[in-house]
Parts: sequence; C-alpha cells; structure tokens
Amino acid sequence: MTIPEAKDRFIEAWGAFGSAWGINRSMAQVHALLLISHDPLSTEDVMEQLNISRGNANMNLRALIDWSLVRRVLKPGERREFFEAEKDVWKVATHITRERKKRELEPLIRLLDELEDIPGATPEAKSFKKMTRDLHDLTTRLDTLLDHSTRRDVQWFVKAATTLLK
Amino acid sequence: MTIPEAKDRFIEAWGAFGSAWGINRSMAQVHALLLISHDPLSTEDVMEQLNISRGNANMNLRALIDWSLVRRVLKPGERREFFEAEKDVWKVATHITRERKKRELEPLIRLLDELEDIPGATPEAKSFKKMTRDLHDLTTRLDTLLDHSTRRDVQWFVKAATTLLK
DNA sequence: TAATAGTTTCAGTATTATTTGAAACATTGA
DNA sequence: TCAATGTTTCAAATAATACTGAAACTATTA
Repeated sequence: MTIPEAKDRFIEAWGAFGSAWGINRSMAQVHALLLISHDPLSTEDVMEQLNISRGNANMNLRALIDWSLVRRVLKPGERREFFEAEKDVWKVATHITRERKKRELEPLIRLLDELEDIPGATPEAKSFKKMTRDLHDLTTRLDTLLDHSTRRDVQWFVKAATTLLK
Repeated sequence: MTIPEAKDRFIEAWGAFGSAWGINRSMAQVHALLLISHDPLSTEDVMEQLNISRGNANMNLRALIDWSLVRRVLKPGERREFFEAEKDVWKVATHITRERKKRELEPLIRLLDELEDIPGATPEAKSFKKMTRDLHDLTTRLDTLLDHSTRRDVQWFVKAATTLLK
C-alpha cells in the first residue's frame, strides 16, 4: 500500500468511527485529513481532497476549532487562513470527551439530580429511585474524573491498570 | 413531579443521551423503560408505553439482548416472553463499552496495524506514520483496558483517581 | 472607494437512518 | 391437525440529518 492509499483508508476509517459515535462523517474526515497532513491546509485544500463543498468544509472547520481540535494558522504573506490539527492524540481524546461531557453528560446529571427527591414509597417508586441514584453516582464520578484528568494522570492510570490487570 | 412524570422525563433524557452517542433513540428508550420498571415487561407493554410499533419494539429488544443489557424472562403459566434490564449500572456501562469496542474500536486498530509498516521517508510520510503509531498506541491501550476491566477495578480506579486528583 | 479575495450563511436538495405495519413464520394446546 | 396466540422479518414510508452552491457579507489592497 502506498502512502496516498493509506491516507485515504485512514480518512475513511476515521470517518466511519466518528459517525458510529455520533460525530458526523465529514467532520471526522476533515479532522483525519488535517491529522495526517504535515502542513496546514486551506479551506480549498480540504474541499479538493475530500470532494466536499465550500459550505460543508467551512462549517466543519469551524466546529473543529470550536472543539479545540483544530487551530487557525496564518502564513506570512498569505491572506487566506490555513488550518492544522492538534496532533497530540492524548489531547485530542481529552478534548473530545470533555466537550461531549459538557454537552451531553451534564444535562443528564442535572436531570438525575432533580429526580432524586421525588416522593413515593411503592416498590415501583423505590426501584426507580434506586436506579436513578445509581446512575447519578456513575455519571457524577465520570464527570469528576473527566474534569480532573490530565495527560499525566491518564498515562499513569493506563500503565497502572494494564500492569495490574495483566 | 410525580413518579410517572419523572419516568417520562428519564426515558426522554436517556433517549437523547443515547442518540448523541450513536445509539438509536428507540433502543435507548426501550432500555430506559426496562431500567426503571420494577417488573419484567412484555413486547406489548413496551409498544404501549413508548408508542412504538411491534417491529420496532421487537428489533430493539433483540438488539438489547444481543448487547447483554436485557434478559428474556419466562413467567410460569404465561406463554409470551417478558424482558428485564440489567440493573447494575456498572455492568451496563461495561457491557456497552465492550460491545462498541468490539464493533468499532477493533476494526480501527486492525487498520492502524496494517498502516504501521508502509514504506516512505518524506516528511509527509513520517508525519503520517507518527500519527498512526500514536493513535494505535492510544486505541490499543483503551482496548486492553476495556478487555480487562471489571467492576472492582473500575471502582478501584474511580476511587483512586478522584482521591488523587481532588 | 472600487475591485478583489476570502468567508459565512442558509434555503433547497440529497442522503442516511429509523420506523411502520402487514405478511410470513413459529409454537402451543384443544 | 388446525385454530389461536405470539414472534420475526422486511419492503416501503417517514423522519432526521447532512450537504450543496450560490448569494450575502467582510476584509484587504490598489
């Protein structure tokens, strides 16, 4: 397999992976393209290489910047903007999970919080309350964890856990 | 808020949460409904309570069983099947991540594996190879971790990490 | 300030994913 | 065996989501 072929395969796979996890295919593909590009790319480069429209490229580049996965880069003497991806995969993983935690985990926690103190003592009610309480625990812990974890910690944990569990 | 209202809100929220993470809304809602039900439910119960068709209910119940999140239950003297959810949230979390790892993480690892030994020494090629190597490391570690983690370990980790990071 | 280069927006269109419902299939027990 | 009850499948309909492309907008430079 040649490098260009490999790149295509990677872009495709990253797109499929993202889309299975609720990140739209184009966004994941733009991200993949920037991840594997040595130099920053312009909007036009992205459009050409992925065969997508200007609007689509622009939208997804903005979204990626919003998620802190991509940075704007200015080349001296060039008027238009270029884009490059954060290449540190740990940072990428952390940013993605934090961003999503904020958007999707926090609303869930807030709801579970509310549901905590509902009256009722039937078996049904008890069962419901135990469920939400447990879920609340789990999500809160995940939340705290994501809030506090840094690259060093994650590395420490992965090392510790894999050693321990081998 | 009354218990029935709370249940509806929970089902809705769990559905939205799931759908943000690439699990279809109905599947998440069926799961939510079973999670908060004290007794096992029949296909009909699920259809009625969620206002979904028989086909949909059936498909998603099967999918949930496939993911080990739901069990078939037989009531003595009853012909039809009933369903109940695994209520241990740790187990639920583990099952979900394992299932998805198998379906989406493993193909990605396989690809990255292949991409590892591609020839080429241009800066572009080097940059590409570093990227895929790093990603491979990250995904492999996640993979190992998910493979080996059990409830006890996760609890240990959460405790250790939250203490450590406070 | 006018021309040019570059960026963003958004209504319409296309694509993909989900859901329905009816027919086929399976199982039970009279 | 055959009706009755319950389950599964799947093609078609619907709904949700993403994408396009052209127009509007903004910034830059001559």
